[in-house]
Amino acid sequence: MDANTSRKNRHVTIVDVARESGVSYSTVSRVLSGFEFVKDETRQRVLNAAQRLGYVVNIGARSLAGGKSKIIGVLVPGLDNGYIGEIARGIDEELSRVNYDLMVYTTHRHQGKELTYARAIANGLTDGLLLIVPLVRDYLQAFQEQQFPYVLIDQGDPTNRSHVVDSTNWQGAYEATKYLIELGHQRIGIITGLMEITSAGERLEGYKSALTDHNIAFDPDLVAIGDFWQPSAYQAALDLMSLKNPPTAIFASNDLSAFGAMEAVRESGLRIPEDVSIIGFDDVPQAALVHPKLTTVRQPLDQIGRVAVRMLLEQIDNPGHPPRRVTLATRLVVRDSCASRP
Amino acid sequence: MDANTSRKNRHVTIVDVARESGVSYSTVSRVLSGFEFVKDETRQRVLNAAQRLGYVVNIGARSLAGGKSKIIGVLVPGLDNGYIGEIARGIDEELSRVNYDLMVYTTHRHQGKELTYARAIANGLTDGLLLIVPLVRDYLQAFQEQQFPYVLIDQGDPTNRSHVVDSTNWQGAYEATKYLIELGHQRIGIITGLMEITSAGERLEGYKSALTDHNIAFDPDLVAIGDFWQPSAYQAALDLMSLKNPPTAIFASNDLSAFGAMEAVRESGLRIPEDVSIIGFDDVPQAALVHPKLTTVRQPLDQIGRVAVRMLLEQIDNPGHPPRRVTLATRLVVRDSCASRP
DNA sequence: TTGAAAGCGCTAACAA
DNA sequence: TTGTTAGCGCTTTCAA
Repeated sequence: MDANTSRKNRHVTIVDVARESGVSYSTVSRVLSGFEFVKDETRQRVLNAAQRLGYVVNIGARSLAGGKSKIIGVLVPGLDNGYIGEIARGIDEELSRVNYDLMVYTTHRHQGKELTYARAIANGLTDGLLLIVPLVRDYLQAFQEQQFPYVLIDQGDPTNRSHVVDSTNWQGAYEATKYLIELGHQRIGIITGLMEITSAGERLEGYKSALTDHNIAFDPDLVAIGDFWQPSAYQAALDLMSLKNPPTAIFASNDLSAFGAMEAVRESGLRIPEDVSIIGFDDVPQAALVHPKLTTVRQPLDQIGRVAVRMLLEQIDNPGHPPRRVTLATRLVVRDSCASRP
Repeated sequence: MDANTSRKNRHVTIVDVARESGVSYSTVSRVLSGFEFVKDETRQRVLNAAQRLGYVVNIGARSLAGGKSKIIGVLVPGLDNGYIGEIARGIDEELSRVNYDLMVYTTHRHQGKELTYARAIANGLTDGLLLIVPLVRDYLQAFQEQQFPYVLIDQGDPTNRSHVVDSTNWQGAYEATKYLIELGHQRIGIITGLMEITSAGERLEGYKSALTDHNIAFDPDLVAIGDFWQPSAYQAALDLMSLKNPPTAIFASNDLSAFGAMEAVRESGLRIPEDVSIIGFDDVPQAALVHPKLTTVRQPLDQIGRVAVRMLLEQIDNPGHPPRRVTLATRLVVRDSCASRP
């Protein structure tokens, strides 16, 4: 930092690089944005100068001028849970392979916020958007009309006009329920997820089908509405356990809910799995840490993130790509939270 | 979306708002950026028009033109761990109170990346930077010269020229060790954190001081180097347990390390806490979920995040603010992973 | 209190 | 293969 660079709050721009390397600044732009038809020697000269000067592109200017910002946005409910963390890891890994940066918008499940963000994000700064279990989907039509690239993660689009990545929710729930049935359980409760999210419905359906296929009558009393968060699941489980004829097993629609259910069951003075079996969905890192270790349906969370990124980049590179839906396989992970019917 | 707005990929700009409200676009800019001296009626007219048109500011353009982007950047090693998640929650909550957005840069502890990011971030897009346990700190001087606002989280600055938020690392480690000593332990091992991070050193020192103050000779053999991650802690604990005279208690420099140690101890065929006591640091959400529940030193992680944001905004609003260091109190949380000496 | 106009740094035609 | 130039949308003097 000599006297020259420390003068005022200015940055090194392509103009500086141009001067330093003795070419026009549009040539610099070309080199820096990877344009092919530049003489090798020129390219080298520019690159060296940029290096020497510590040039860094100004993303705002680039995207203003119509270039790619190399930033993608992620709309998430919040950062403080293992589910998002794992997906984020996948996103992040894939993104860093292609030199993209990440803008995170946390909605805290606030609908107005989601909408505002969706608009703001689509307006300039980001090249595309990853929407993790969004609630509102009204803005999708606008995205489609603008050909703005986006991918839905773990949330369906009723109109089938969106690229979406999810996993076999119905199937996973079916297997979880079947597993409990095979352990001899007949009264199996379910704590649903937030019903605005398609996966919650799919899991509920999988549960129902498994019961039906095994000649167990579906009992609406055994359905407790949750929202994918621990506190409501805690309450839901409490409700379930206070039934005149309580369940001997509970299928929680995600692991966080399973943790809430475990708490509630224990507070009811019952043991897991001896008195009540509990099974979750997701297989977040904590699932293997709780006691007893949670039996759950594994979603390949990081892979979901990775696939979503790939689908997004595909759209960015090739606008107007027809919508695809990729559904990854879930798999039952048996640990210690389920046992044969007492 | 009528024919008008759906024509091409264009956005609503201040020019549109100006036309709609019948004023010049500089007036619109004034209203939108909260300039005081605008006739109330004009302001209202502009606001209505903006509302009606669904105007959203283009951040790239704004920051290019010299305004604030209302984006702050966070440099983190990774997203997939409870420690970061909790801090992020605090950051996020505080930020949304003031309508700032968040750009996340994950370095994966890759030094080159950290440096590149730091430069790029400081170059335009963000109004300030939060650095969570950064490794490299060479770029800080440049930030200082440019008066670019930043706050270090859980990492010190030897030159004392940075704003930093951390917690009482020395003290926390001291108390943890003292607690183990009071349980009767004499051979207490420590798994350190990544020594490039100041908190790791401070915790090691706290541990040493507690030993000395209680007349226990410090034994270098009982110091196993870790890096704040579970795998290396697992190995470190294995090393510790294979000593000719192994420790009866282990102080892990963070919870993740404690989890690794638990694994190792169990694989050595020993029980926790009956045979070996383990204590952690941080109190991440998982700490209460593992079995046995982890006794640990609680850092107010979300508060650290919140305070850091406030310090950053302070600098943004008031450049040249003299560096402050805020150290928040830790507190011992006794759970089930420690017991009296066997 | 408002308008006109000069850039901010960059990309992408268009020329040469 | 390279240079010239017209904006992108916005903030901020400077005038009125």
